[in-house]
Amino acid sequence: MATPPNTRRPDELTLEVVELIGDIVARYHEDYESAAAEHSLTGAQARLLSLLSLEPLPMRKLAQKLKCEPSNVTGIVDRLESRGLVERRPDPADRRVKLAAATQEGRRVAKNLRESLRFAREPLAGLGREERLALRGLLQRMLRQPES
Amino acid sequence: MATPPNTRRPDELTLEVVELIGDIVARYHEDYESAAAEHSLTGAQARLLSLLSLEPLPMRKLAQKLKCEPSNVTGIVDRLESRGLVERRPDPADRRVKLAAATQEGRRVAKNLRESLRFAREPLAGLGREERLALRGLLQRMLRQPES
DNA sequence: CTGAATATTTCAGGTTGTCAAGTAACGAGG
DNA sequence: CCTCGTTACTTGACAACCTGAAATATTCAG
Repeated sequence: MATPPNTRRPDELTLEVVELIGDIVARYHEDYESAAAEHSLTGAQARLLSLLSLEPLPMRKLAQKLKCEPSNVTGIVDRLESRGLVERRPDPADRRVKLAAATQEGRRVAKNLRESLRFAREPLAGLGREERLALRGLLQRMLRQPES
Repeated sequence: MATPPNTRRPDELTLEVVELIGDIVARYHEDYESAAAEHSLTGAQARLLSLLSLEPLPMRKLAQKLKCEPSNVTGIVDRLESRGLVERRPDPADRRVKLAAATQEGRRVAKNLRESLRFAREPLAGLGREERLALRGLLQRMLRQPES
């Protein structure tokens, strides 16, 4: 390798990049929360609804994807259900399981939410196609690293 | 420009990159929260303590940096103060102002916290120096975009 | 059929967050 | 000097998020 990665202690450049990523994370979050707020959703509700807009999921699976306790999911689904964006269905294969599914209205809101995510356009607007390709490659390699 | 950035609707590549950034954000957050938890801190407490480990700040300024209401900062500082990690000092120049400052113990914890942030090493470990330089440049350009 | 395991909910308790109201101090104009 | 508007912070009420433990219903292995 040209430059053996120093795994002992992060060098100056690495720290700089980590800080930049922190800024990106902060910016992304701000954006996500305010997009959710525009639809009278909290961040957690928006994330859950986005997941369900793809496919119905059991509560347990939702908790795994959101990385929280199942008991927490109950409340979030309750609030979305009371607004008619989500519904609970029985799982025909296992009567213990309840499948949470987005309603038609829920899918509509999720779609609007996706489209109002400004982060999709603004920060990337300054990058040309080649740069986006390069960025994609770098990010993919970062994510390929071991999980925990 | 070689490839005029399409500002109307995001193309396939852009969407892909946005999704990758979402993954990075999720990964960063997980990492940050679990690093904070290792020190018996919540994410909000860890962020506030990190800010104060650099310099004392008035409550008002903290609220601005954390992008929340000042009344919220009161509680977070309260909890950190009750654990001896932060203290409130009067501002000699303005008696309305209270300066929150990390104690010596608070700075020690903040330093440990920084060092236990695995995200600093793992995801970047797979990238060589040139790639980190490229990534830094791309991220910097993304952040240079207009605020809101 | 029994008992361990799984899926979900409920409840208590803590943290984060908002908003409105209250207190203290600053600062400018009369 | 005094008053008035502004600023900094805190308090209280309330909602959402989150965890952990206990309760219920169902599944599944033996």
